[in-house]
Amino acid sequence: MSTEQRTLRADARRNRERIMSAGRELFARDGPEAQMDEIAARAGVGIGTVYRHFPTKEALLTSMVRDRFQEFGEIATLAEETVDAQEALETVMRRSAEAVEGDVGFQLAMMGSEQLEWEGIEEQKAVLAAVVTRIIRRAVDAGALRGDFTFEDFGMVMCGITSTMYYKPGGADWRRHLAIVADGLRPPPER
Amino acid sequence: MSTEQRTLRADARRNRERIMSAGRELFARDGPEAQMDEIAARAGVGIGTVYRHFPTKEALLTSMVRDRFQEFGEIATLAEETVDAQEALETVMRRSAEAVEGDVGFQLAMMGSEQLEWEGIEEQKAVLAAVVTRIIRRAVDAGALRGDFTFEDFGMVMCGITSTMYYKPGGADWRRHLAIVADGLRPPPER
DNA sequence: CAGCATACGGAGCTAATATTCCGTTTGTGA
DNA sequence: TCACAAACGGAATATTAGCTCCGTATGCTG
Repeated sequence: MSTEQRTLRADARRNRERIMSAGRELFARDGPEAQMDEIAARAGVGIGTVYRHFPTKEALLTSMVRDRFQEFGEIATLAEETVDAQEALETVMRRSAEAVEGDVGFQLAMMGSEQLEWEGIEEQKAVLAAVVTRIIRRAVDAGALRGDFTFEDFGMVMCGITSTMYYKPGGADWRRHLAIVADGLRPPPER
Repeated sequence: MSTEQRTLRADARRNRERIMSAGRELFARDGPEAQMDEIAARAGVGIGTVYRHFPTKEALLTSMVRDRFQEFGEIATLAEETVDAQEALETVMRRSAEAVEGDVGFQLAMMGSEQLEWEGIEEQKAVLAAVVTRIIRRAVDAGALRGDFTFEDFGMVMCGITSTMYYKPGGADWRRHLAIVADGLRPPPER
């Protein structure tokens, strides 16, 4: 809500970048358990410097999560251009999943995006919701998607697919999970 | 592996029960974050007593998780009696999900049953695997289930459904998730 | 290049929790 | 009822991780 980052000193700007970068790496590897000390060390700065830039650990995490959610919006926007609506939807799901592959932190952020109260993410989520909702409507109208499917359902199944990625039950492959779910999203034959 | 619980003193046996019971309650509410102090307090015993019965927190949690996995096996065994194989499978899924509803600790245990190394659970899981595998085979033979479905897939989709229960993305209902997945488990019409 | 506001570093403070230790209490067999 | 091993209670300890504080260093402006 504030853009008061007037003329940051050169070293400060450089360090901020390094901290974000180190944070991304360690958040990807360790999730929210990532430790501030280690982030500082990897960034090559002192802990005090990390706290100068981000008042709390949560602020640092939120800042990274926001970036990532924005990415989801961009993925969806790009996929919307696909002519076939069903294909567009599957592309959003697959690309989003691929985007968090190997990134434990964002897997958890994606699954728990409601539970944890990331602040300042609303805007990014709203964009995603708008685009995906349009794609869904188009696919339903084309008769390629079950008529009762909603954006909330989209979040729900993405959460499930991500859980396969994170927990790897039985070493399972998320692409298989996606395939099964995708089949379940077709309109029921006749009933 | 050891049955050296020869003649536990009466108060000790009573306390052990109380600790398990308090542990179940708090584990259900708080998950693995449940605190030993609080468990002791709720059980009406000192912390030392808890540690006399369970050498570590993990030992206490494992002991409870083992009980619960056994329950899954019993649910499956019961469901196997259902004549219609497809119905039997859906019953296992639904009943298992219901069994962990409102129990945060077991939701996490179920999703992370591979990741976390609960020791001494193998036996319970083997029973579950055997029963469910039989049900799956029967349903496939009846043409009611996609032919490539395996027990690993079962674990995978259960993990997904449980994630809806735990993370509640957009306030989603796990029964809806189950319904969608169940549709995806049907044999593909023609392809 | 001087002066100073900005920024840095990291030792140490604090809070939260699992776990230990040992003096006290109690069930039980003789 | 006695004696004592078994069990208990909970203060104290150990550890971990987020965060603060303040003395020091350094870009930037004039």
